[in-house]
Amino acid sequence: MPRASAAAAAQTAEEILRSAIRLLAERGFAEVSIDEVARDAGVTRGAVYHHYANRLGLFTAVAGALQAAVARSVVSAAESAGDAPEQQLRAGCHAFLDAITSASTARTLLVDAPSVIGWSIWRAQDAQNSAAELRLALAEVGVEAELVDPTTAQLSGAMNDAALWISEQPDRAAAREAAHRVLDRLIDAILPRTPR
Amino acid sequence: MPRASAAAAAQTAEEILRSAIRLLAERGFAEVSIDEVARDAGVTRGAVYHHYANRLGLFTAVAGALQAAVARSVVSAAESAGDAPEQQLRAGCHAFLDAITSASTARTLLVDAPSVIGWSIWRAQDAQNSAAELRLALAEVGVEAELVDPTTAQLSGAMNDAALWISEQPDRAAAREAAHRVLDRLIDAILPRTPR
DNA sequence: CTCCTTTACGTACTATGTGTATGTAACAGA
DNA sequence: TCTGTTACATACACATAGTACGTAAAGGAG
Repeated sequence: MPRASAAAAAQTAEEILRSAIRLLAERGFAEVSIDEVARDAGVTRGAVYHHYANRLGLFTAVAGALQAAVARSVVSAAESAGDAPEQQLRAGCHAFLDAITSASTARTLLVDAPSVIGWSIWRAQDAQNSAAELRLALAEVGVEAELVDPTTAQLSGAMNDAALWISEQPDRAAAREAAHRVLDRLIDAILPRTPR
Repeated sequence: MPRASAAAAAQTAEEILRSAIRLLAERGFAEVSIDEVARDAGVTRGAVYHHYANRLGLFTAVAGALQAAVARSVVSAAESAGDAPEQQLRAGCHAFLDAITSASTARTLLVDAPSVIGWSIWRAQDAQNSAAELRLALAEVGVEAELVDPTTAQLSGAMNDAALWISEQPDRAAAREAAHRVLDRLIDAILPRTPR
């Protein structure tokens, strides 16, 4: 096969990423070999190792791409939710749930990533994306300074497990409905003084 | 080496399990080979494969043992918390947090297990242990029937991430304090009608 | 007590998959 | 057009999981 131009090279890199995203979503990190990703993308392992440092590097790229997509959804939802911090918090949280359950990204981001990349590293990376938004929103809404971090962690954990739970329910729409209702209660609890 | 008696055999099986528990807690599933577990336990790989079906079988045994220990703590705390369902719920949740953060079991149970065993299988197994207690407690406390499952998932997720968060804080005692306070708020939100 | 089967390992081998070293042809700038 | 670099493919080395087989003692059955 003759060598590709710079543009073509970028495209093969992206095709490899696409294949990896799909295969990882279907069967998880442990069950997907580099050789299989390469075959699926129509290249050899050499091409994969040229574009990505190693198996972990490829996975990191996959996770990063998925995470960025989710973060974009969250941010855009929060922005179009008005100026009130509470509304932004709610909108962002619900958008997160919807984004991570609509595509089949939950398994990769919520199950594989912490294990493969390592929980603390993954969390640190997340803290520069959607978790940062959450942290900020919680602070703005009036959560006490010393409780902002544990609240971020717990609310984030609640949403993550909600997403995984939704993903395995037969009636996705109903499950999403119920999960959103529960999530709203948790947010109520976190807001300093909520009536109702 | 001469063949061991039945009692001795049970002991080597347990030593293998101990070694696996420690090594997995320290470095995670991906970084621990069967050979290393065998060496640490003072046997060969043959012994490991005799007592456990394969690598996944060994890990499953490890996870099951840790999970059972946590479940015992939760049940005993809930039982000695009096008769009021709400008190049992609170006691159980706080006991779960303490149990899973006191030993170094958080990583194995919360990060590796869902990935290695598979999230849905793991959840199903958990649903017969501590998650079952939680589900029951939530139902007794008056959570609406159709919200019991998503509430179980989200509260469980909140506690899991709280545990992982605590595990990486330098000041464990303070972190635990803060996490418990946040957790109490979430429980408040879940109880049908809470004043205060 | 004496077979005799089963247990509890150890050893040696196979298979799979990761990572690396190397080869090569074409792109892209000087 | 000449050359360095890029974009792969190929071939190889190495680790580790799993399997097949060997063996000696344990623990009943008679």
